[in-house]
Amino acid sequence: MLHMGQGLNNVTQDVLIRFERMRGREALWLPGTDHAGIATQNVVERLIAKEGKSRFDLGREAFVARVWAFVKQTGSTILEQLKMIGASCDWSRTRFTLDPSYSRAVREVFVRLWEEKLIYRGHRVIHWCPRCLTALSDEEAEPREVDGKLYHIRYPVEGGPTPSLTVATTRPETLLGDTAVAVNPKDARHRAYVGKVARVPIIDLPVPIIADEAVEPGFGTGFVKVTPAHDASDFEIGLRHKLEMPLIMTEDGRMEHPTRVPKALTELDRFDAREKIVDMLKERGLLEKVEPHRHAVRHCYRCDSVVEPRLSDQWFVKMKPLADSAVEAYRTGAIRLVPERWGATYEHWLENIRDWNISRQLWWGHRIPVFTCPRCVPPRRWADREDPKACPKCGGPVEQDPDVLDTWFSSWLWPFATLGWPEETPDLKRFYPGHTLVTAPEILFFWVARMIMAGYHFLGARPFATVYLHGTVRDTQHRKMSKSLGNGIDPLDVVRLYGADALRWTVIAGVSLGSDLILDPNDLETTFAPGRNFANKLWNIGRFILAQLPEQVEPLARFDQSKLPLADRWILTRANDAVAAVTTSLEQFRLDEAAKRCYEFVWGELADWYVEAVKPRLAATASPSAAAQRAPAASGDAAAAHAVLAHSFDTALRLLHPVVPFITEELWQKLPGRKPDELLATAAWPSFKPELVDSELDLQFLRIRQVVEEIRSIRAEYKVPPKTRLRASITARGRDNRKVFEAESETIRRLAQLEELAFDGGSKRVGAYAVFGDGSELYVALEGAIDLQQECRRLSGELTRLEQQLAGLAAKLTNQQFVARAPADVVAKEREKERAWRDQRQVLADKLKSLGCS
RNA sequence: GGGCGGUUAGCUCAGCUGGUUAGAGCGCCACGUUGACAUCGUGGAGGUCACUAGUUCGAGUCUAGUACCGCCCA
Repeated sequence: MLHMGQGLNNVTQDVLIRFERMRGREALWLPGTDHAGIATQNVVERLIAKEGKSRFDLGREAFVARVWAFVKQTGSTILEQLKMIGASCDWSRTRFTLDPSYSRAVREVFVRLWEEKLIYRGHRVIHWCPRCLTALSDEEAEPREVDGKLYHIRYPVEGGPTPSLTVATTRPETLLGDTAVAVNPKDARHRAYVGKVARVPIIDLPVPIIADEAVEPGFGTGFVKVTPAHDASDFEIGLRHKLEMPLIMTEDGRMEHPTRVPKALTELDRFDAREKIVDMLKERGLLEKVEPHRHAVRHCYRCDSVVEPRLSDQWFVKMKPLADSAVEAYRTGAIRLVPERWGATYEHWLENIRDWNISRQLWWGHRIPVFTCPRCVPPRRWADREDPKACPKCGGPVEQDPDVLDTWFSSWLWPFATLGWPEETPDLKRFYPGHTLVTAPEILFFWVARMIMAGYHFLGARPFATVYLHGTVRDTQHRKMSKSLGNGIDPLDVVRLYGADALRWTVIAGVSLGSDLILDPNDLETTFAPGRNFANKLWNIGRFILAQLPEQVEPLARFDQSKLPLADRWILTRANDAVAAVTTSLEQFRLDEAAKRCYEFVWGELADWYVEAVKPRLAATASPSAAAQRAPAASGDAAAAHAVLAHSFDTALRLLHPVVPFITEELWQKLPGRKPDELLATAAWPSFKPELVDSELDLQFLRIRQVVEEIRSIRAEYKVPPKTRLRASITARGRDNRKVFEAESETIRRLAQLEELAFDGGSKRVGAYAVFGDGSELYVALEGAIDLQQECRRLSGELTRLEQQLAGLAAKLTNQQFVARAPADVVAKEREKERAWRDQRQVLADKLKSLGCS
């Protein structure tokens, strides 16, 4: 089942791939899945447990067949779900890590590493999951802080300075496996004990008291028990002191040892045994005290069981030689991490890399291609690319290692094993190296760093140039969404409720570069409202525009753009500006910015202002007489409006397509002039035209908007009923040009519900006033409705605000330091601002006087 | 213990190279059934940018420290 984290990940990838595809890049997004060794085996084991069977009842072959059946049935689910959220993968190239060709790559890699002597058999304490019955790598055994206890246990001492010593441990049950007690050699307090003999409680076994640097004198009493087979650091001590290393538990975590585990404890689970041993210690008076103790305990990343450190033989990969090129790649910039800060984590991990335990005691996965011939003397062991029938040396029978490889040992080859490596396939030549990897930071070590290592080691080239690490999906309490916490969101629920585009929009707009995404699983309605609302708005404005456009729209290029009405020229510069902004944002992985700029363009500029401004011109074509009068290609008429509207909306749909592919595709195909097989998904990304930038034009239209907004605000202030039409007048001052207001006077009249808009008139009359721009003045006739007191209050409030701002500005500008040191353009900007505000203040003050406000 | 990140409106977050009248979405308040949209429109309220000190003509933005929250590593 797809979860929200994968949803975010795949939508992010999809936005980028669609963007690049539209830009004309050769884009391959190859989908697939890994075989999830532990997790899948667990699921199938649970299934057969319902039938009262274990995998051992079925036997290896039958069990693996059963897992295959399960995987074939469910394996495509995630891919189907990806399609539902709009992922535009190349579905013809879908890969699975257990595909025959992929398996060949895995085997080739294993044998090569074997030949290079980078794979070896290690005998050491590893992480063992007693529930999954397998070893785990360091990364798969996740440390978690838990509230445990620190038990202080007395061990009798023979011939020491005191009759007993006290060790501190969090795991008293392991004392049955103790083979020494250790102190730090520099610890003066305990020096006299070294060389003496302590007796392990309960089993009364004599063990040496030794000195070892690994002991932290500050921990507990400074004495530690040493259990070499059940603790990684004790194992090291054991090696140095040649201690015995008895295992005292079975693989599933129950106590067992012929001499060390007493009958009463045998077969007891390790945690039950802990309680029992604590009781026994109490009875014997050997438990000095128990303290609460918070410490990190490793848990299995698949089943959450407490991991048991356990001495065993496993296959390891020597990582240092592989890690060097991966660090180098980062330092030289061949690999770039976004956000950059992850670089430190990446480097630190690689610099301190530990060998990788790749064997898993499972049946589901790539079986380790190591063969032994027991007949040869000494027994022969080798790795093979083919399954040998007999020992190539003596012709005797061969045995294959029973274990399988860590799933990540196949995943780390993904960038090239999916393309047919080790064959020199055309795909491999064409698509390796890749360009961008999009993933979650949790997986930086598991997967990303290892893919980089594998890329350099086996192909001599980086697998990708940029790694974009997006954030984690969390609930409102900032907890990671997980099945066990039950705080997850099923992306398909969201798709069913609000549509895939609403889901995509919400997650893309809601998450800035590398930041976490907070969603509320208890309130999908509110959580996905932004996407739902926007998708709805886009659909509605689209329907309206499509309904307005005739079957034939003249190309925009036919019109002399400099002669178009202000509103037309304005929306064209806004579209152009959006192209630049969205393109830049996407290039920088700032997907939220890209989405928000589109939103502003479609909703805040196109729908709210341009469409409103252009409505009468569109309506003109509805009446045949108007259509008949229409002079083709004449600026200002319906044809121009259609061309501008079609172009602007077309641009909006292209820019939005990566984020909301469904709605945009649907609408775009209905735009006039589309050929039947044209797809927005493969349409060209719009290009920015620097020559179209016109900030003066933007300012001119801004003034129109401000006038409308001022009038609406005044209407609300004086509670003018919506249907009442008012009269107003504008007096343009300074750089504000009267012609600009006149040109769009019809727009102002309609959007502000005026019956009349005059210029340079009425400024001495009673009514409501507003000042804006360079001191330009707006008068709204409200004769009877106006309350002079209220108007005075309103205007003097405005004046006070202006004066405060002006005072701040004046202080700045009279500061010689500022004028001397700030960049000239900053000073000029501030001066210009001061001038405009002064003009506004003057007009306001005069107004107050003329209205007779005291 | 080491490293990294966060703290800006009731909530979720922008604010990128110091100069904006500190923004958005959601929520909230008021008004609104005008043929695209009530999943909407119009207007509005709401912030001593966690705290302290410093650098600077100027700090939400840079530096140091403090507090709280989170993540990673040991």
